[in-house]
Order: sequence, then C-alpha cells, then structure tokens
Amino acid sequence: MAKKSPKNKSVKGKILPQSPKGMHDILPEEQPRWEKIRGMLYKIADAFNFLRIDTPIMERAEIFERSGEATDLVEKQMYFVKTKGEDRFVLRPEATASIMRAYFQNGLSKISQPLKLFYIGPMFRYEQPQAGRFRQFHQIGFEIIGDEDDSIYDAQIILASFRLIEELKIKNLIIQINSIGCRQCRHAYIKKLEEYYKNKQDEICKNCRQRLATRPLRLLDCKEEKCQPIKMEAPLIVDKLCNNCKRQFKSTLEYLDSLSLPYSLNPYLVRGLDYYNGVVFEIISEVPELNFALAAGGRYDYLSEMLGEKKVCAVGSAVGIERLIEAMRFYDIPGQLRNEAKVFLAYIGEEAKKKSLFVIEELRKAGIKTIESFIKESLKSQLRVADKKEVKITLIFGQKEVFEESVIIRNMETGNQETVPLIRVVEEVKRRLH
RNA sequence: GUGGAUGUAGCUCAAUGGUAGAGCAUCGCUCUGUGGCAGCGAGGGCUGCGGGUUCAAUUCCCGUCAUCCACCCCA
Repeated sequence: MAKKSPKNKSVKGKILPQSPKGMHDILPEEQPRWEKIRGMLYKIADAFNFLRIDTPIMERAEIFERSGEATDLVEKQMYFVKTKGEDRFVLRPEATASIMRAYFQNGLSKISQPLKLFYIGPMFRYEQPQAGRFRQFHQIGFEIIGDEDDSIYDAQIILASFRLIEELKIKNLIIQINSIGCRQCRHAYIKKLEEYYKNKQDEICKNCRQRLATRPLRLLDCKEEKCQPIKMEAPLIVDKLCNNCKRQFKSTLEYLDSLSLPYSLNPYLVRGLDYYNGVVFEIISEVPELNFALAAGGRYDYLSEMLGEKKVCAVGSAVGIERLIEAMRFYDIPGQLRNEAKVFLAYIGEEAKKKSLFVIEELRKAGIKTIESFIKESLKSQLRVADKKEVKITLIFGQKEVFEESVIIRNMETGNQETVPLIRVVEEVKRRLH
C-alpha cells in the first residue's frame, strides 16, 4: 500500500528500530479514508441491525487450531505470544472463531436468535507481505449466528457486505459465489476429485501434487497453465451437491436475483478455513489492478462443534479494510472530509500569547473551531499559516488589543479589518461566518 | 517458505570509482504589528545497515534488513 520505501534511520551508527515487517503506521493523511469506511460501516450495521462485538486480539491457540487444523493459516501463519505462564496464546489471525467462543462463553446462545454481530479490528498473520496483504491488517466482519440454516441469512450477509463496499463508491463489483456442500456431499465429492486427479499426477504442477495430498479442494484454485485443461474436465462440486445443499444454494441465488445483486457462479471458489460449508462467496472489484477479494465469507455450521460446543448454524463475512482503501485509491475516492477551521488566531507578544488559549476556548465553546500557530512569533508568518489553511477570518490579538480588551477581526478574502471588544468576539465572528 | 526488482534530503527523483544535486516542501530575509505574488538565502544526507575489493566505494562484490511485485496462501 505504501508507495515509498521506509528507510532505516541511522543515529550515530545505531539503527532506529522500525515497525515490524508487514505492519504499518497509519499516518494522519491516510486517516480520512479509514474514517469514511468506519462511518459507512456504522451506517450499514445500524440499518441491518448488526450489533457490535469486540473480542481480545489474543486468544488461546486452541481456538484457532480446532477451527482450521489443515490450513496454512493455523499451521504456519499464527503469531504465538510468549507469556510467563504455560498458556499458549496467539494474536488472532481472524475473528470468526473468537466470536463463536464469545457467543458461548457469554451465554449469547441463550438469548433470542439469530444474533447479528459485527466487528472491526486488527488481525495478524505471519506471511510475506505483498499487494493487499499485510502481517497486521484490519477486517470488518458481519456474522449471523443461530440462524437455523436459513439461506435468507446467507443472502443478508452478502447483501450487507456488498452494500458496504458499494456505498463507498468502489466500482465494478461482482460477487463470486459457489457452494462447497455439507460434510456428506463434500466428502463424496472430494473422493471423486481425488480419483480423477490420482492418475493424472504426472500432468499437474508441483503445487497441485501437494494439494492432492493435503487439501484436494484447493486443486480447483490452481492458476498454473498446464493444470487448466485438467481442471476444466474435473468433476464440479455443484454437480455433486446433496439435495439439501442444492436447495440452499439455489435459494440463496434466488435472493440475490430478487435484489438484483451482480453475481457470477464460480465453481472453483473454495475457502481457506475448514469450518466453512454450503454457500461461500467473495466480492471483488473486477479490474486487473485489484487482484484480490475485498470481502469473503460463507456459512460455517460446523464451527461451533469444532470448538466443542453444540451445533449452531451461522453465516458470516470478512472485509479487508486495507483492500478497500487500495480500491478507493485506485478509483480516486476521497476520504471523509475534515471539519476545516474557518478561524485563525494570531497573537503578537507574550501577553497576548498568554491570553490566547482563553480566547480560543470562548470560540470553541460556541462551536467555532479556531486554529493557531504558537510556534511562529511574527505576525507575518502566522498570517502565512492562516492563508495556507484557507481560513475565512483571522483574529489578530496583540499587546494593544490585550490592553484595550479588544481584538481585530480580519477578513482574509478582502483584507478588511475591524476592531471589536473582546467580550463580543464570539458573536462578531459568528455574524461574519454567515 | 520460494523467486524477481528496488533502497540517495521530509516527498519525487538525478549523478559519479575521487568533497552528493534538482524540483517540491520547510524555515528565514527583502517587509521590526499584516497573508497570497516575486526575488534572495538557509537548514536538512555517515547515499538502509554490516563487511569485502581499492590509494579512494554512494558507485563494484558479498551478506543483512526493509519496501514493492509474483508464487504459496489469503481479507
């Protein structure tokens, strides 16, 4: 995301510590887009009646280990945190498992269902940074838990995620959607897939041979050219779904149709985590420059059992905030506009400086944002700052004005100046701002 | 974990085996209580870090760290 490459600063031969690889400072100039995304999230979450939940950024490792045994995410990408005790803590690589944990721990399973939750916060994955990928990154998520496996909730999750991105004005959005079936039909399908690939081992790429051994569903992800013809002929999971899964998938698509959401069936779409089943989706902005999913999610009816609790059906999605920002930059979408100050206070001399915070306070109490530059001593340089900040009015407050208990109001456009009594400064400024 | 590119001022980027430059930005002066424009000037760099070759390295070589890109994987 950062276009520049930070340098190691040397101070007398010593290297100033840098932020960890793949973890970045979010500087003031980048904040407006973050602010816009947060604002849009709160708006969407409120409209769809999702309630906010925050979980700790650390969890016991087993929470994630149980939810994704065979995935890279838990096998090699977790940050373990060293503590004094024996506990094995990790920085969370995702939030869904944490939320399911919180759901049971806090008795949320006992209140009226389904529970619609959202979160926003940092996630941590130890991997090689690259476009749209960082070691510390931020996700927004929507989760609906305890929904009795009703596909209207799949549709609602997709809808909320889609609207969040769409209303940020990110263009060319399309929902890639697929079903990866339930335990039964997926198991049967994987067997078929393995059989199909088994006698083609010599024709496929190195990665695919590995996938065949460990995570056969991932075979469908391969982009290697020589694997494509084989992939094309491979059995598709959509053709092997059981009746229930087929019905769920069809029903979800019907909801999307009725909402006129743009989607594209992608029979090769699978998920990174083990707990997913049924409908899975990704939302992408379909341009070559944005080569990553902005949001992804699906149903996870098995997660609660993997954590050792009773079965609770659920569906959710996660949105990558840095990826949204990358897309906003690509489409030149500005961030949240700042509340720019219209008034600048310039002081001349120590006496005026001493009283200037008081004057600014009077204006602040009246809702008038006033800026200053106390570091500059000359009136000239203070006016230069005022000019650069494009304020409408500069208050000039010098020795003479302190003595007279007055202040000069300068119109920065015309250069006209008037002296008014200090006690009337708020109303005089107000009048001129309208 | 694998491969490629890159690293020089706050930013964008030049240059050269022999004392490191521009534009923008910052600050100052012209103008001692009055901005924009203009002119003039200043500050700011152990050329990412460490080592090697060399009389001499920012330049060549090696290592390392970081960034970017691709793979793996993923939001």
